[in-house]
Amino acid sequence: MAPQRILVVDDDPAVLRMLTRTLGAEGYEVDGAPDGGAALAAVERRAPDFVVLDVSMPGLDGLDVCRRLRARGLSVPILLLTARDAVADRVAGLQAGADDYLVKPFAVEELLARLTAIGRRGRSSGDIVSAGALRLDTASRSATLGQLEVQLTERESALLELLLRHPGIVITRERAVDEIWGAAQDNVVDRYVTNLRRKLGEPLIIRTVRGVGFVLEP
Amino acid sequence: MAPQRILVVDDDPAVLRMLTRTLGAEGYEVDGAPDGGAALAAVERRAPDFVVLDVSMPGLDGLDVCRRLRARGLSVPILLLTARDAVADRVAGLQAGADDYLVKPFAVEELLARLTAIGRRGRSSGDIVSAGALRLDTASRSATLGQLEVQLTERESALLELLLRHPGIVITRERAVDEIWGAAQDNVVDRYVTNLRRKLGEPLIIRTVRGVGFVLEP
DNA sequence: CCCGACCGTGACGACTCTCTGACGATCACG
DNA sequence: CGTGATCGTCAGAGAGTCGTCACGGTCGGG
Repeated sequence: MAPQRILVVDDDPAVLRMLTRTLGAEGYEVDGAPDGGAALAAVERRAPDFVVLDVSMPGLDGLDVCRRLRARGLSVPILLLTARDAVADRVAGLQAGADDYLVKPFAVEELLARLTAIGRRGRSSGDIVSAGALRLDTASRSATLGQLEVQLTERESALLELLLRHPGIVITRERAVDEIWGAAQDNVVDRYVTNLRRKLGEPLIIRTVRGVGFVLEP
Repeated sequence: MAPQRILVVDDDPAVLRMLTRTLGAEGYEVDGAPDGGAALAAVERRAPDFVVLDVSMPGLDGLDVCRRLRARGLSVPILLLTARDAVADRVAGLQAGADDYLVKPFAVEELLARLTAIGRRGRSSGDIVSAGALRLDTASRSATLGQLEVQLTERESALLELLLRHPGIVITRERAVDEIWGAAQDNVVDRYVTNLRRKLGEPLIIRTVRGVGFVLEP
């Protein structure tokens, strides 16, 4: 499978460097951002599979970033790092839309364990991904669009899931091939976009971005 | 009608939050409790119409809570959530006085279905499982489908029960073999799915999920 | 308005996975 | 011991899915 992409956000360069190196060694593809503004931009641009987010930062803090991401409808799993071990913080974090939190200082193993945990939770209880009238059950590979229920094949389901998990964000052919096919000509993506458009009909809007890829219109 | 009141007990805040939100959206009036002690207190204070109870919790676990409630003469319907799908657990749960059980992870639809089911029938043996027009009596191994009554063999009955208890959820061959056969090649499952489809005919929809397993369509 | 680049889709052969008839082993029962 | 039901396995036919190709249509820059 293609490596999971992860965005690490921390204003302390030493921490950022350490996390980048450690997670990289674990096989993640890591981006870093030094503050909240950069984090928001990086999520848009790179569409990561996870965000690891320091709570206390100058400017936009972790909670702000969290809220803004959720406000944009992005459901990427977020792990908060907090230096304060207050219940209030934890509650605030979860209310802001984070999936889990971790108190600094922490052992690297613990971070890794949390990441796989929220990754799994996202996949198993969040087996159902949805946007607007469209719901996709990735386990049974069936999509429901209003009344209509449609069975999808494995690849169709995977591609639709990828689009659904990043609504409004352009998915390049390269990335789709990486994550779903591993290796193939990139016009397979066109092939399967066609399949989805045909099976799901008019209401599903997968817009073509010429020369780049495809976006699911929210 | 006044809204049904429901008490959800789980030590995982994420699960608790998710269930509270989901059930709330379905029109239930939801209370939450993070552990067994709080659960007992909440039942006394709020007199809920249902209790949804996680089995594994620190301190008083779900089975303990179950037994204590029954010991106090409270007959509120209890739905157990268990992470383990062992027959032993199920038996222990039902003996402790639960009305039904649900294996994590589960689809929200399934939870809702169970709630209305146990609400309708009150406390009962749990020997009769049903979905739609299909009823299965696991004791006599006879399935009733509308008018038609069919005798099933032991394995057929076990497989149908497994599917019926998880409608809409994909049962992998591996899981079915684990729970029913213990050890066998996993195409036995295919064999018995064929048998069920033939005996029960058209109205029973067991859909194949290619490369994965089978789902009972609700 | 023209042209080249890019996109959309029918067709196809290769491949994988599923379905089901047949069979021998095992068991319960008289 | 004979009989009939049920069991698990096998293997071949059949159905579904895959990735690629090729060609016509569409788009946008100049």
